[in-house]
Amino acid sequence: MTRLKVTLHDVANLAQVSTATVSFVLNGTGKVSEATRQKVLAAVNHLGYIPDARARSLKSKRSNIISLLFSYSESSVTTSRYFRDITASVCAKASEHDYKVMVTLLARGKSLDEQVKEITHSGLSGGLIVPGPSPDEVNTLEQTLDHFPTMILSAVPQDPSLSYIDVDNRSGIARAVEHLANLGHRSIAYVTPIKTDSHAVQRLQGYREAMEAHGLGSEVRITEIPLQFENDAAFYPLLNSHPTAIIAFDDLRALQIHGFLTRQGLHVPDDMALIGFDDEDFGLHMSPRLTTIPQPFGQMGGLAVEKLIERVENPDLPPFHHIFPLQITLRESCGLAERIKL
Amino acid sequence: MTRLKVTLHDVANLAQVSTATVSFVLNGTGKVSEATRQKVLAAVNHLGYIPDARARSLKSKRSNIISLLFSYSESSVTTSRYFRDITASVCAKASEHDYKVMVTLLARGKSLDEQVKEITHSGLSGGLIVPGPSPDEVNTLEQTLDHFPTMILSAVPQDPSLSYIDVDNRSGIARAVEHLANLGHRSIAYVTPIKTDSHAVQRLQGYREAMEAHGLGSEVRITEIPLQFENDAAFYPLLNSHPTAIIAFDDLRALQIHGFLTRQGLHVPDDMALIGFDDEDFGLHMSPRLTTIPQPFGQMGGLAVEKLIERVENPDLPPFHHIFPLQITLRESCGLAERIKL
DNA sequence: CTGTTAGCGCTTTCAA
DNA sequence: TTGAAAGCGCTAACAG
Repeated sequence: MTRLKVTLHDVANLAQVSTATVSFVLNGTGKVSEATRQKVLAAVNHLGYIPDARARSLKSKRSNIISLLFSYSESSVTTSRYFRDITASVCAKASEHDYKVMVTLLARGKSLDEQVKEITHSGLSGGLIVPGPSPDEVNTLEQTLDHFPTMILSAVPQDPSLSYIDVDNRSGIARAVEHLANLGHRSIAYVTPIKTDSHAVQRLQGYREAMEAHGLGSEVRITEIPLQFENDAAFYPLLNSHPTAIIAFDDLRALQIHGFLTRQGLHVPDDMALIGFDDEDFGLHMSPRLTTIPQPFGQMGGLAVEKLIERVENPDLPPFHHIFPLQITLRESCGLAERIKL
Repeated sequence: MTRLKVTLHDVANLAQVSTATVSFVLNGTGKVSEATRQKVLAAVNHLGYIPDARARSLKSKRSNIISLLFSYSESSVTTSRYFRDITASVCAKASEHDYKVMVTLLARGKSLDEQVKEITHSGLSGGLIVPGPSPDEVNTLEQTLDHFPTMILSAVPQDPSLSYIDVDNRSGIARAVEHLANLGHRSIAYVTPIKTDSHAVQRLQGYREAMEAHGLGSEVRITEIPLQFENDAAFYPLLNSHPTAIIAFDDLRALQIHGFLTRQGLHVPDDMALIGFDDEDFGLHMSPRLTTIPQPFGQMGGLAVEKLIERVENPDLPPFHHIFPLQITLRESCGLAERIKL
């Protein structure tokens, strides 16, 4: 085990200075002559010294660790893309600011407030990001956090003292309806899973509002399908409502619908325009490629980290709130090319 | 800021014992009478005491944090499923053992050995998991780790002193070829991306070997397609080799091929059997549902954590090596039902 | 500009 | 069975 700890003392000894001086050099605090600075840096370099993060944090009462806590109660969190993009962007942005990220998945055994208390009280983390909490969980957070720097993702808490970043799901669906209406569609159907989390509610609401806004209030067609595909039964009502375009709650649903349409001998986009939501990887590999509403997960994660770090380092900052509007990514499944030729 | 720290001292004071005794109770070390134990536990409970992880680790020279370091150089790491399943299973299993997980994405600015040194020397982490390193990166690890408890995932290092867990990609492809051969196929084509990472090489090799093994050595048909789809050009050679079945390097490629076949008026599985690799979520939502070779990412992550923790807590254990064999998940895209009727 | 020193909160000998 | 006390490695007054 050659891996013995190199400490501040070793560096101080080698550089012939006190530990304080080394600390000053390393942290840029205090005034140190350039000559000593170089001596210290040389020693640090020579010994390959890396400060002990625990001791540093313990003493300074600061922490450059952010906890990322997935409660996993909201289905959107379980989509591959959400978990990957949020986690990756949080880690990347944190690393830019020399912060580390601890990822916690709420274990079945542990309650959210236990988990949060551990994060806020164990001293390791200086900040917390909670992606996709349910309204209940947001309540728990409001009561448990006690001013601990926190950023909530993909949810809007009642308590305005909590910072949050969310997307405007309604605007996404609105863009889809708008685009289809502009292409001349009137019978625009919406397919939603049977569930009532806030995103599903918002998207459904966005659909209704957008249809109204385009004078298509009487054309509203909503089909509920189960989360787990079993057979085509759930899709027949959709077809029976005779839409010319379908907006799906998400890309996975769109893929299912595409399969169903194919089985029915219907071609996308000639017989039916199709639009998804989320911009999953596979949408680009479908035939035709899937028009969809991307969510800016990467931006959300990055912004969350930036704004959180600001608040870790300056707890007096006011809470940060941001809602990203959503845009549509046009591909072939909504029949853009064909319709435009008409 | 009501969030003032409750320390061991506070607990000791309230329980009318020394801090040592409280520590003994909390850690199960030392002998403490049941009466004192209860007194201490009551005080802990009353104050909502949560130990400071930094101080604890600093003093005890132990750490219950595992670092998960994604180098992101191997493409398999970038698939949604890999990142999500490995990360999630690592976090879940770690949490069972009361360990925390720090996730690091190798930043563009930082070299792997810098990053590794920081992880191994900052004292925060007691162990390290590295998913999907390239051969070069494995070399770097071999030289940098210096006995730091580490588990390598999805790669097999030369140095047998490193612990690793991988899958047998060749066995996966072999299962696919075997199954197709049993269904009566002889013209079984393989589609591979143009790249030479070890997984791609292994799968290609597995295809060749399995074809030989079934007396189909002369039927080998390999088509290379670019990672990024541009147009159908790359797929025509595939069709010109007149296969009756296609095995794709991964599910994304299979989805692309499915689209191409559809555009060519060919139906899966009647005109062409199709098998993917990785078991991405969308395979279940395709029509027909995609037969595929799942990788046991969840098991890999869980096993990695368990074996790593053993070695964190007992560094003298020998390195752990494990290769998971791969099985095929049969769905409709390989035409099982139809062929069996024949 | 630099050194001395007192802890951060905890674990763990050692003595009682 | 319990307590006193010595640090783990570091930062940040405070002196000089």
